[in-house]
This record gives sequence, structure tokens and C-alpha cells, in this order.
Amino acid sequence: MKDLARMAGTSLSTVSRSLNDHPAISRQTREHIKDLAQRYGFDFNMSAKSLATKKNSTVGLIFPESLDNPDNFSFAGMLLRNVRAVLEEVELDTLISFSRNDYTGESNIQRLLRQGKVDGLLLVQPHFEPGDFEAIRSSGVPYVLLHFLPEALPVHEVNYVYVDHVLGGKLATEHLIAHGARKILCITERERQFRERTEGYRLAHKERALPLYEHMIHSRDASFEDGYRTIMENPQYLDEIDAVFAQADVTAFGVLSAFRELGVRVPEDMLVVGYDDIRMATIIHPSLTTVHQPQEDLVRHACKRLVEMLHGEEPTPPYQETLKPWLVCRATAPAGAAD
Amino acid sequence: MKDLARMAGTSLSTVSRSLNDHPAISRQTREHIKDLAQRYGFDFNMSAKSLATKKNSTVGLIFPESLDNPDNFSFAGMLLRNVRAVLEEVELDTLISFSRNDYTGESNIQRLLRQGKVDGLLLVQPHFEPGDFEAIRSSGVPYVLLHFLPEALPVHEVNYVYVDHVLGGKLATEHLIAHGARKILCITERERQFRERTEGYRLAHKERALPLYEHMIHSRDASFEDGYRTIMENPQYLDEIDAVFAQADVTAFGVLSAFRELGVRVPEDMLVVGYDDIRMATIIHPSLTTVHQPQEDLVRHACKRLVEMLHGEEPTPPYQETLKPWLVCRATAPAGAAD
DNA sequence: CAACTTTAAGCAAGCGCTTGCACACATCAG
DNA sequence: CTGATGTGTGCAAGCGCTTGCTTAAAGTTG
Repeated sequence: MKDLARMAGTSLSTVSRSLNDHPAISRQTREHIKDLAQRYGFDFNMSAKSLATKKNSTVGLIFPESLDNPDNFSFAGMLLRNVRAVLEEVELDTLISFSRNDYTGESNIQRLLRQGKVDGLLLVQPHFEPGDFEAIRSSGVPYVLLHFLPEALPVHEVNYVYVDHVLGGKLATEHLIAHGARKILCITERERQFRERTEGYRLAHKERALPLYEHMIHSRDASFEDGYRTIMENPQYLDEIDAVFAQADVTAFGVLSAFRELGVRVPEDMLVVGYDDIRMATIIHPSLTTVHQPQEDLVRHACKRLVEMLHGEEPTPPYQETLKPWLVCRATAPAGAAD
Repeated sequence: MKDLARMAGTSLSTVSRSLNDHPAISRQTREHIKDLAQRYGFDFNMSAKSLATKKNSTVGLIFPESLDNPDNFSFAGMLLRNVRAVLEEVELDTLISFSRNDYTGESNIQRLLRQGKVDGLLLVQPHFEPGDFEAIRSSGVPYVLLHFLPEALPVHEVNYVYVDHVLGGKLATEHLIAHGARKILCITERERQFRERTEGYRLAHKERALPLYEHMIHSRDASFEDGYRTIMENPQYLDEIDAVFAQADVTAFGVLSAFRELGVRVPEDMLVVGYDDIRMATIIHPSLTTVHQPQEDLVRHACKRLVEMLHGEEPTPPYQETLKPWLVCRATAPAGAAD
């Protein structure tokens, strides 16, 4: 930058201001300097710039530990792609990290904040370390939670984009009911999102004044194996139920796999609905009817909102958006006259 | 840090040196200062530290444009997870970026280097922008290419970890041949990795002195649809071939899907082998025989090597490792007496 | 015990940029 | 013609840390 100043015959301040489009610089000098910068391939040293301005033009993208599970790899890839697509436009870099450092046991959020490495935070995680929120708040760094909502935190004061899982569960269940199902096995899990889907399942029954099927299954981790085993290890259900609502597509795959082995025909003998609408739902045979979550929108909204916060100030009241999922009818519970 | 100095009754230099384990500091003062730092939750301001040392403790992870394709999301997730797992141990942060900024049309590699935001580079991309390698070299920043190898670059002078795709293609083909297949339809693609798989396909024929099947298919993008259409639009092949080597699992899924529709039984009437061993290969029915790439190893090796370079110096000769894939036998081309 | 090492800590310059304030010059109303 | 208002630049202090050089204190040696 010093060189530029020398070449342009001006001071460093002028160069700095020109490059940063400071209004008090005449159009002429500014363009001249920008020209030189262009020609000599000059770029700011970001460390120095950060030190002086306390801005990094970097946002942190924090992943959940559940990314350990290969079933979630695809979600992470989608996240990555869309986050970058939005942030690239406004020339922000992205630092990735897991919520917690397995090695040191420290909260990465708190570390990144302390070290001043990020100007904003995209938080994709259901669980937080103690002190995380306090650290975020006291650092004044804007943030948005997306996809997950923590269990027991001041949710009403937190920025987030979420999907209406109650609605998702309701749509799935209503579809099954509309097709005559009356005993719908519901394979759920213990985390918030799943409990909400189950809530939707209940609601659908209630609204139609139908009795709730009692044998709800709480799977361990909504995996393929869980779906498979749920069916294989509980033959007693088979005579009873007429449909399965698996709250994750991979779980549904497990269920379908078990059904195939047992000679249960889908959708003839049994309907199945999944949740997530992953890529394979269209590919597998029979193709899976499932609840689609607008995940790309989710991510993009979160990013855009974060960018706005970075430019302006914190929103009051907090930014809280809930997107609506929808049902995608495929072979395992086809759209019918009933719909 | 100034506060720490005041509290400890020492100078800033001493604090700095203590925290950085400089040898010329007495054990006593060092521990006292570290203690204070700990107690007051002090951490370096990384911008300042970077400015002074020209190190960021950050490595750039550069993704290919092909991440636009949802089929590759999962790969990206795997990458992310393993990169972080290794880099976390040595307290390095990870900046992610695409090779090229779609918005400004600029090379992100060159920008990151110019701005001095990264100390090292993990490059996961088949194509480079002009000047990328020159920029890397002149910046002196260590790097490792992984998974992809560029088409036409000084490969012999470049650090990389790669998979032996020739071997992969050979293993797949040999397996089919061992099961009696003589006319194996090979669905490939134009990129390097695929051409190498085809090379392996040829080699397997050659080594057994078998005639090469002529109708090789070059698909557009190794997608599900490509596999499906290849079969559906070329009924003439059906009477002729006895096996398909689809050079990507999703392509194989497309092929299987077409076969199902056409009533071709797999593996009874036709054998199928894929490539990649993605998660769904075990889940789909019939489960897919495929070539497994040791991708986790690939990523971890690359990271570890990069870390070594960051600590020591550039390797001479360049670091070049090629990992061996292996065949995973499943239902579409089962392991048999022939193997 | 004087002269010489060794060890521990401090001084101050500097990393590359921003920015409040001062300054010079031009413009314009009175 | 003078003081008031604007405009475009420059000066220099700082952002929070590192590090070469220096100094002070302590330890060693013949």
C-alpha cells in the first residue's frame, strides 16, 4: 500500500480512503489509485485490516456433532454450498467448525469469539455448551440459528430460521389417514424436531377425532438400522398396523427393507411416509412419499438475514422465521382420489 | 495482554513470550502468567497475532464447482468432517471456499493468498484458474491436492493424495469377467478419474486376452438419469451384454432402475458393478457391488501431510500418495466361487 | 575477586492498515 | 476584501501482538 502511495504521489491515508470508497476523496484521485491497485494486483492484508477495524469479513459456520453420522453428510454439503453461494456475493469468507473441540473439550464458538476471528455466526446445532449464548451476546456478534432449535434456552430472544415440524408431521399423517390408514406406526426419536413431528401426528388424529395408535416407537438415532429393526423385532405390529410414518427417510428405507424381506407389499399392504425428502427418496424403489423441508431456502434466508445484521443492526424483535414443509407423494403412499 | 502484564508486574514482552512458551522465560514467571491468562479467560487477538507473525493458523479448503450437484453433497460432508477432525487436534481453523467466485469471476485461491488469510491449502478440485498454481508457488504456502488431479498441469511437481482408479476399474472388471461376463457395458465420463477407470477396464480385458466390448458409453455427468437413459435409450444393447460397469454408484442406480422396469433380473440375468461405495449402495435392493475408495484415509492423509508441511518445510521430492481402492461384493454381482 | 558467561526480562520498533484531527486551498456571500 | 464554509489531503497515533537487541542480575572460573 505504501508503494501505491508513492506511485500515486499521495499519502497512505489517501490510498486507504480511496480503496475504501471514502466520500471525502475526489473522484479523480480515487480512480487513479484504484487503477494502480488493479494494475499491480494489490489487495489488503486482511490481518492488518482486521486489526485496525476489528472486522474480519468472515462468518463462522458451526456444525453439530451429529455430522459424525454419514447420514448427515449430505445435509452438510447442501449447507456448505448454499452458505457459500450467498456469502460469496457479499465477499464474506466462511470459517467452519464444530460446536465443541473434541480434542481440547473447549467450546469452539467461545474460542472463535474470543480470538475475534468471526464477525457473525451461523449456528447449526441442537446443543450448546454452557456459556455459548452468553459469549455470543456479550461479544455483540450477530448470529442466526438454523435448522435446529435448542431444547431449553431463551428461544423467544434468539434469531432463527426453522421448519414447522408440527405441520410436517401433520401433513404426513393426514395423508395416510386420507388413504384409510387407522393404525399408523410412528417411528420417532427423542430430539426436538422429532417430538414436534410426533406432535403433528397427534394433531392429525385429534382433528379427525380418531383414536391415537398406542405403540409409538422411539428409535435411537433415526437410522436405517433403527427402521429395519423396528419392524423385524416387532412382528406383533405387523398384523395390526396399516401404515408407517418414519420420521426420517433413511429410517423409512430401513422399514421398506424389512417389509420386502417379510413379503409385505408397499403400498398395497402397507403405506409408508418418510421425512426429509433426501435425494434417494426418488431413486429407491418403490419411491418414497415423504415430507419435503425447504432446506435451501432455510439456509439462504439465514445467510441473508445474517448479512443484513452485519450491515445494519440487530433486529428488534429478534428474527424468527418458520418455513413450511410440504408433502411429496410418491409410490409408498401415492396421491390418490382421497387427497 | 497489557492487563496481564500489569497484574504480573512484568512487561508485555514477557507475557507474550510466556504464553508462547519461549525458552528464555523462567518456568516460574511463565506459569504464573499462564495462570493469570487462564483465570481471566484471556486469548490472543488473532488479527494482531497474524499481523505480527504472518501466520493465521487457518487453512483453506477449496471445493470444486461440482458441489453444485447434490449427488456430491455427501462427499463434501465427509470431507468437512474429516478435515476438521484432523485439524482440530492441531488447533487450526478451516476456511472454506469454492475455487472460483461465481459472482466476481475471480479465483478465490488467489484472493485468499493475496489477502494472506490462509497458511495452507487443501485443494479438492479438478480444474484450476489460470495463475492458481503460480500464485500458490510464489506465496510459498503449502498445499495438498486431494481426490482430484488436474488434467494438464505439472503433476510430477505437485503434492497430492489420489486413488488408483486404474486399479479400481480393473478390480471391477476382473470381478465381472470372473463371473463369466464377456460383454460388459462400461458407462464412463470424460473427466480424468473416469478415463482412468476405463483404462482399468481395458487392462482387465487385455490381461486375460479377452476382446474389448466396443460399445462404450460416455455419459454426460455420471448421474442417475444418465444411467437410466443409457439403458432405456439403447435397447439394442440388452440382448448383447451380460454386465454393466457403471463408474459411479448413482449411475448404477439408474441402470438398476431401468433394468427393473424392463424386467431384467439382477444379478440373475445381468451383473452390475458401481464405483464409490456410497452409503446407499448397501441400502438399495439389490445391494450394489461396487469399488470402495478409501476416502476418509485420503482426506486424513492429506490433512496430516499438510500439517507436517506447515510445521516443517516443503517435502522434496513432492508428496505424492496413491491409495488403493477395493471391491465390495454385494448382491448385484455377488462374490462367488469364481473369485 | 575481577573478568566473563549465562539467564531472565525489558525496550521499542514494527507488522499494514484506519481514522480523528489539523491543514491548505478554493469558493462564496456580505 | 474578509471571514465563513466546504473540499480534498496529510499527519500521526493507534489496533494488539512479536522480536532483535540491550541491560541487569546471577553464576562461573582461574
